[in-house]
Amino acid sequence: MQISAQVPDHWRVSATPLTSFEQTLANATLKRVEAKELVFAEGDAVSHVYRVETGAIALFKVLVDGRRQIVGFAYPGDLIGLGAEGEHTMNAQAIKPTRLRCLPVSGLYRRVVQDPSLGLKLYQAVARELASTRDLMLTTGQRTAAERVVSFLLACSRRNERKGHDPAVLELPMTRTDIGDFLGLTVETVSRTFTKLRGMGLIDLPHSSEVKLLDTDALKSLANGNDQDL
Amino acid sequence: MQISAQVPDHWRVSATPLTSFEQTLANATLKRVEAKELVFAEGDAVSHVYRVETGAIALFKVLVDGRRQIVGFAYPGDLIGLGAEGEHTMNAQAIKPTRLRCLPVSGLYRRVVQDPSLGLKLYQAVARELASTRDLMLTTGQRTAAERVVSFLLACSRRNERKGHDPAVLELPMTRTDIGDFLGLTVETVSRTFTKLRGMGLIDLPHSSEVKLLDTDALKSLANGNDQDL
DNA sequence: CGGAACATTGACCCATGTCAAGTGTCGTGG
DNA sequence: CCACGACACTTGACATGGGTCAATGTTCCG
Repeated sequence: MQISAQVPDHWRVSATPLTSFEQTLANATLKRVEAKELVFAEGDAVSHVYRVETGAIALFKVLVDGRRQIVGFAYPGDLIGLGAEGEHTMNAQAIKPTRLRCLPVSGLYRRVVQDPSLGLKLYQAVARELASTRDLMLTTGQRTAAERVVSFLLACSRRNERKGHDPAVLELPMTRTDIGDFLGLTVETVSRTFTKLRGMGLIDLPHSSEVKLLDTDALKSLANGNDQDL
Repeated sequence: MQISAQVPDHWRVSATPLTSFEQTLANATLKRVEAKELVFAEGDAVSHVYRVETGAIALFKVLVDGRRQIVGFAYPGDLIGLGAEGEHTMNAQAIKPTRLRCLPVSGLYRRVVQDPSLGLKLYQAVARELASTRDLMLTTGQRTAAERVVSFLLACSRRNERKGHDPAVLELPMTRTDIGDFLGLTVETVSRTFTKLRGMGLIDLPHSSEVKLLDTDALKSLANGNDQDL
């Protein structure tokens, strides 16, 4: 479980300076994973919680016939693996070369007993994550293909803004298929929608993994509705 | 935010006998709401957390043009309103006459500071809720109409089983429109799917709000995939 | 340079949405 | 107790957004 692909910075555990939890994370062992490598899979025993240092991770569930739903992306600063008890309930796969800090869960639970405020932080973190997931449900359940893609782009833009990057220039580390599996669309529909948005002069596509937002206001009105935090 | 429309009983706060939290809930004031009445709305200040005593509640988000996504139903024993900080991020509406216990959030937070294990319980509760929501995302994002409806019925059946009721006889307190808004389908599609399932001899519909599961195995294979807890 | 993986584009089709009648069913008031 | 009105549900006819299948283009890495 990821702590927040799309959530304001102010509540993040990592935003709190130098709690013992923070120090533990900073000292935790570093792990490297290659693109496409799994960090953990559904059914695996939960041994660690991870914080993404560099790279990006896709979190997803699959049906027996292979249909896949990505439930979130984790970027540097995000925690993954929290929330599961005993066994992981989803898969975490790197979408580019990634470095992770590894925190054994046994230590985490020991720490929670000592420090009540950490329990509250974990609670708040998961609650935020839940809010994001519900926003995504509103998107995949009710919006049209174009609205979904635009909502996704605007959410990426907001993420950039929070991180102090240019909100008009997006670097998308995931493939079109990943975006489709996130939004409940096929690759082809995602691709066609990008092409259409470019044709309308709303975005530019210098490379397939780079999107420039040319008319944010028009995009916002296209996304329609309370598109909150994707 | 509801603590668990579709989650095993064993982890529920209410399953723990007589914590101080439990006692507080038992003494909390009782509130009655009529069918269709809102318990709280998106944007409202969070004043209380509620536990459903009788009846049923729908939790939903809406787009500006009225499209609605129900993100969960809360039944007796479930908590709603948890997780939000400051303002509610969704609407809670009774779908039948309902009684609720009201717990002021100020008291809740006071209690968490005193009792570290309560913080952990809240964390676990929200984490389970998150797992359910992600299962629902897998359903609305990837499954066909028939698979969605069958997944929904099987989830209701499991809920009955957990509560010690007949898992083959479902009482559905919500309308077809509600089911559609939950599964990302229209009323018509939900209705047609029920009719088709009856035609296949898989279910019976004595009343529109009562469903009998006649061939659970066939239904399970129809739902296809890890349909976990809806 | 060559090949694998990803992306785009086109043609076609079908599952589901939309629109429009009906048909219960329930609660209220006469 | 019945009649009426309001809703909910069902069903049919039709339209269409997005899925499927297939071909081609592009990028990048070995």
